[in-house]
Amino acid sequence: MATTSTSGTGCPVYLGANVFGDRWTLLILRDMMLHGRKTYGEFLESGEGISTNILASRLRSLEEEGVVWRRQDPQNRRSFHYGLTEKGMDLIPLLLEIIRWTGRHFTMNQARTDLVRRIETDRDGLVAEIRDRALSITAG
Amino acid sequence: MATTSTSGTGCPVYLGANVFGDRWTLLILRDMMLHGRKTYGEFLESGEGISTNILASRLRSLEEEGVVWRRQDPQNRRSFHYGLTEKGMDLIPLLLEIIRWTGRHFTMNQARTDLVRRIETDRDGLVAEIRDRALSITAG
DNA sequence: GTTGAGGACTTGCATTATGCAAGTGATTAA
DNA sequence: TTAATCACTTGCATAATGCAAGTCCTCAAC
Repeated sequence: MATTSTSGTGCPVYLGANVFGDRWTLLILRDMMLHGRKTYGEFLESGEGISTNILASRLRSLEEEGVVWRRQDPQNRRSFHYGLTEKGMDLIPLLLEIIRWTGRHFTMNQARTDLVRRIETDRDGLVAEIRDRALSITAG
Repeated sequence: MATTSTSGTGCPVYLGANVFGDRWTLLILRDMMLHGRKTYGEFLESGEGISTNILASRLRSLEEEGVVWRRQDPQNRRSFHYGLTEKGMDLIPLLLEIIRWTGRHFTMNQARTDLVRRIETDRDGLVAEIRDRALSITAG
C-alpha cells in the first residue's frame, strides 16, 4: 500500500491519498490534533475500536512519511510518545475542512456544531490554537 | 440535506472518512472537479488504473451518499453522465486543501506548482471557478 | 530479586476487500 | 444484420483487515 513519491502520475491528490487516504490514519491524526492523545494505548482507547496491528502499521507509516515523530518517554521508558511534525501540523486545515464539510451535511450535537461555526468564522485562529497545543506536547 | 449517522461515534472525521476516506473515491472526485470527466469510460482512462468493479462500486456509493448524481445521456442512451451535487461541490475546498498540502511537502512540476500558488492566493476564486464548470456540466 | 502488572507492540488465522480478466446486455453506427 | 460501444457483472487469485492471543521489555511492590 504505502507507495513512494515516484509512483503513479505524480498527481497531488494521488500522493496525498497515499499518505492519509485511509480511515484509520485520519482518525489517528484527529486524536493527535483534537484530543491530545499521544501514546499507543491512548490511540487504542478512541471510540472506533482500531485493532492493535492496524494501529501499529499506521503509526509506522505516518512516521516513515514524516508526518509524526516517535520518542521514548524518559520518565517511563516502556512508553512512547507520538506527535505531529511540521508536515503533520500542516494537515490541520485539511482535518478542519473535513469537519466543516461533515458539519454542513450531517446532523450533529451542539458541541460539534459549535466547532463547525468556529471553523467557519475563525479558521486561522483555530488552526493556530491546535498547532500551539501540539507544540506544547512536543516540548513536554 | 442532513443525513443521520448510523455507525460510529458520530465523530465528523469518522463520518467523512466513510464517504471519501478512500484513495479511489478521492481520485474520482478529482477527475470530476479538475478534469471535467463525466462518464464511466472517462473515469477508467485516468492514469492510475482503477479497475472496473471498484469504479462501479465507488460511483454507486458516492451516488447513495448524495455526493454525485447519475443521469442517462438522452443523446446516447447507452451512456450515463455523472456529476457533482451541491453536497459534492462542497467538497471542492477539501480537495484543494489536499493539493495545497501535497504541493508544500512533495516536489512537483510547474503546472502543479502554479495550481498550488493559485490555491494559496485565490482559493475562493478557484473554488468558484471549479464550481461553475461543474454546474455547466449539470446543465449540459 | 522475584513477582506481577503495564505498555507497546507481533503473530496466526479467519474474513473481507481489491485487482485482474473475461463475460453480459443494452444501445447504436455501418 | 452485424459489429462495435458503453456500462457494467462475475469469478477467482491475492492482498488488506479484524480479532485473539502471545512476546518482550520495563517498572513498581513485596
